[in-house]
Amino acid sequence: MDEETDGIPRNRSAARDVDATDRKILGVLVDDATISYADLGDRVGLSPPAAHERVKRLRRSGAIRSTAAIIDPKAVKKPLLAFVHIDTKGWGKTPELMAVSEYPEVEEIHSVAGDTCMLLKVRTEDTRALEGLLSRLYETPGVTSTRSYVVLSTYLERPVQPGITTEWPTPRHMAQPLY
Amino acid sequence: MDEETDGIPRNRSAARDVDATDRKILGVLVDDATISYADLGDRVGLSPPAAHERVKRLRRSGAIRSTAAIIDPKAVKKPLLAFVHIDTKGWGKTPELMAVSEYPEVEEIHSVAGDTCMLLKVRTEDTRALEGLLSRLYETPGVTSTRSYVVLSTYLERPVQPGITTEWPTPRHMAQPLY
DNA sequence: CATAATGACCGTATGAAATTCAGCATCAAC
DNA sequence: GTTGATGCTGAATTTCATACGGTCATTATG
Repeated sequence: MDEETDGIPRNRSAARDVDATDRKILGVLVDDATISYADLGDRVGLSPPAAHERVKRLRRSGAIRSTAAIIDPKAVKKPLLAFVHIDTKGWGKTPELMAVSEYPEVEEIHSVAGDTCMLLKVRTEDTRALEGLLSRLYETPGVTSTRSYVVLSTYLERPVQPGITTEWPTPRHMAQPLY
Repeated sequence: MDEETDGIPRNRSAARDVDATDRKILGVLVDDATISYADLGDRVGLSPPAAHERVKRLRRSGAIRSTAAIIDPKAVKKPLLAFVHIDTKGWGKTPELMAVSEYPEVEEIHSVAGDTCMLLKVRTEDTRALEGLLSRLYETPGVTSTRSYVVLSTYLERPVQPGITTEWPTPRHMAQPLY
C-alpha cells in the first residue's frame, strides 16, 4: 500500500530503483530545477512527456524530496556560519532536542556515533547573535557543554550529487563493510 | 556596472536590500519553488506579474542562488553522512584543496577560524566507501591528519531560512560585536 | 509458439501558466 | 509644479505543462 503510519511518510509503494536515466535527470534538476520538460528531455534523450513522467515518479517515490530556492545566507543577514558541538547527557529525540530545533538559526542537528553529543550547523548575523544562541543552548536542560567552531570561509557547498560513487578497494584491515 | 572581475560573480548592480515582502517570497520558495506566480502572489499579497518581477529581481541580485531539486541521499545510494576534520599545514585555496573538492563524496569544505584545519561534510554509500575516501584524503599532500565523525542519525536538515533573526541581549562581557 | 498483459515511450491537443506590455499611482529630486 | 524612477495592475500573448491515444518491446501465460 501507499500509506503512512504514525505520520511519518515511508518509502512509497513501487520505489523501483533509480536507473541511469533517472540519475541523469536528477543531475540536471539539482543544478537547475526551473528547466522545461522539453529541455530536460533533450538533455537526457527523452520526449517531454516521458521526462515529465520520470520526474513525477521520482517525486512520488521520494527520490526528489522537494524543489527549493537556494538562498544566499548573506542576503538574509546570516553570513556567519558555525558548527556547534553540544554534549548531552543522553541520546535520542529528547524534549530538549525539540527545543534546539525550534531555533531558526539552527540548520542541522546530527547525533554523532560513539559520543553523547549533537553536532549543530548554525547561521547567525554576527558573533553577538552567535554568542546569544550559544548562551541559550548552554542553558538548555540536558546540555552539559558547548564547543563552537566558527567557519572562516567556505570553499565548497553543494547539494547531494546523484552521481555514481567510484568503487575503491577495501582497506586490508577491514574484511566487511560495517554499515 | 553589472560586471565581474577575476571570474568571481560579485554583488550585482542595484542589490537593494531584501524587504519584508521579499523575505515572505523567499520563505515560500524555500519550502516549495514549484508554486505558480499566481499562488505566490496570493500568499504575499501581489499580482502574478508583480510576484514574478520580485522573483526575477531576487534571482538577478543573487539572493536566490538557484532553484534546485532536493535529493534523498538514500535514493542515490549515499546514506552514510560524516563530518571530517583534516588538519592541514597551511591556509587558503591551495592546490590540495582543489583536489579535495574534486571528490564527489565531499559536499562541503569549510576552513575553521583559529585552526589550521578544514571541516568537510561527506556522504558515502557505506563505511567501506568512507574508509576509502579517508585513505585518499590522508594521502593528499598537505593533509597531516584526519578525524571523522560518523553521523548516527540526523534530526533536522533544513535550508537557510529567510526569517528574521530574533535580537538577543549582548552578554555582559561583550561590549561590541566582533564580526 | 501464440497471445495477452505490462510498461515505457512518442506525438498531438488543449488548457493553464509564464511572460510581455501599456498604463497608472507613488515618491523623491529639482 | 515638473520630471524621472520605481513598482504595481490588468489585459494580451506566447510558452509550457499535462492529459490522452497509439505504438513498440518485453515478459508472462495458455
